[in-house]
Amino acid sequence: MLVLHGTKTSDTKPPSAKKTTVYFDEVKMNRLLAALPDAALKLWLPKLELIDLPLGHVLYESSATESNVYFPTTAIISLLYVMENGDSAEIAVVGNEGIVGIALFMGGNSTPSRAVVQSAGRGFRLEAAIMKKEFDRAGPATHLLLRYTQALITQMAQTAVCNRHHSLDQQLCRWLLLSLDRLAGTELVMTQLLIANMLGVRREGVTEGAMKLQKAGLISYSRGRIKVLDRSGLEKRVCECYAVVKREYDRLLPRPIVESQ
Amino acid sequence: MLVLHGTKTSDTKPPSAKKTTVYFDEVKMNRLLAALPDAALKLWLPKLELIDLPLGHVLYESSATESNVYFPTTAIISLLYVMENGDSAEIAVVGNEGIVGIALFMGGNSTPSRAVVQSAGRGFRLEAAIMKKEFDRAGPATHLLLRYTQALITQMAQTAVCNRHHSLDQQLCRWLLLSLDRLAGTELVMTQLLIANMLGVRREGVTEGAMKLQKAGLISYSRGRIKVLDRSGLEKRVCECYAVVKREYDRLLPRPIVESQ
DNA sequence: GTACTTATGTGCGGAACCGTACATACAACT
DNA sequence: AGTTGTATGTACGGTTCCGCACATAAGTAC
Repeated sequence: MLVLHGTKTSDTKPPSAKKTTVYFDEVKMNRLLAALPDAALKLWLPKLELIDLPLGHVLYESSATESNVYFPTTAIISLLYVMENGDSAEIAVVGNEGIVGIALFMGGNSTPSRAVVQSAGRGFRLEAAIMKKEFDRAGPATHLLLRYTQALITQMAQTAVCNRHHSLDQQLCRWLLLSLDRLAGTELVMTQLLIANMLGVRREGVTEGAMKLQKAGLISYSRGRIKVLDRSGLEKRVCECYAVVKREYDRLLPRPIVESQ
Repeated sequence: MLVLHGTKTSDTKPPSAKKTTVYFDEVKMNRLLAALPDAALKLWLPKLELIDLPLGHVLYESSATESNVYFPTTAIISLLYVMENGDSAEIAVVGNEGIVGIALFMGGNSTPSRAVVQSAGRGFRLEAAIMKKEFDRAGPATHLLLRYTQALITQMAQTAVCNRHHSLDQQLCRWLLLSLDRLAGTELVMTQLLIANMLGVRREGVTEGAMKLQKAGLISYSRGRIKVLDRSGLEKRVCECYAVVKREYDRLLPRPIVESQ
């Protein structure tokens, strides 16, 4: 049985909210918010709360209704299913390209999965009612959110395929690259035990996989800090699943804001 | 390498269309169509083409844009991903509770997966443009389709989890029950090779799993015909994934039309 | 009835991963 | 410096599933 580190902290340490008016630049760091039509953004801006998202913090509990959605900026959120016996598996990962809480506009209000902060950072919290109002307008924001949802669907589907057919080593590469795509730098703060929980495998398996990558000079790590040294090396080892997902995200979503802006 | 039987026939044998006006009862056999508001149904009715869906027929090819959506009535459609090396895995299954072609209203127009007839039967074809027009109205039909999409998402997510953690035997039970839920009777026309392709496992593995179930008196089969003798017996052996998916479908979708109606 | 095709059954060596147990190493605190 | 807790490394037997090879059986075509 696997126990997720940090689950406990979620109850005791609610993320702190900050005033939002000064954070316009940070708003633009989330690609969905950045692509929002001006009219919608103007309505949302005063309601967007920038919050810290510490590692392990649980945003959504399985099958529980939440009244907020989240737009990560620097944090990465993992959607994972926890089984009756405690085993877990990651369904998808959400970073600054997306939104956590699609069930709140899809109409179901909850899902059987849990949303946990996989990589600490920040994000914006927004009342679901406000988001839903804009969504129901059937305008550009609606289409944006639906296209994002389709990209997310592809990620989930490809996770199913990858779980079926590919080796732990390949899945580890996929996981590293998906995380890397959602981070500013090349360093992940992430123990092998946490990675094992996400992938739904033994911790020892991750150790062995990570050692191979380290010996090949692609990564280096020590006690929960993983540095990616050779990204293209990872891309050579990864299964096709990574590229399939990436291609769909690129096809369906607005391009990220470039550095110079 | 696995090759899907029937893939060939899809090119050579387009399904035949029939006049629709006399098929009102059949329209009601699809739960989404049945739950459609009268106003929308009135618009769609003259455009719904009832077609035969023979085993193996390919409705959607991976990443290709199709201009129709499909509402199965007695057929079952399998959404599956075919890998570069020919291996395949089922992502989800769609029966009379759903629609094939969600990408056409989600905004992406295509997905990296293929839609294949897993169990021969009938269904309605509708031009995507007509469906899209109603969807964009942001009315009851929209909510219906979005809730269905969320149910489908749950099925995909649970498939990923099941692929990760559960035994071939359990997955076989899950697959049989999912199919059974979408069929009128208790007999599936389905070879073990086809099941293996759906589950993404060896054919021999399905043979062994099916033999166990037969010896336990839960099913009987011969040359592509599987009769389920003891449904509750299957439910005792299946993993939690089946119940999770079923619960979400029941929660999110309108109740099926009962026999007496 | 015979030949052919398709579906199912069986056996075997090997690979990947699991569960468990334990060893080592680094870091923080006292 | 020593203690403690957490992260990582190693080892080993067991299970599941794979790839392959081949046998049997049930339909189909001639």
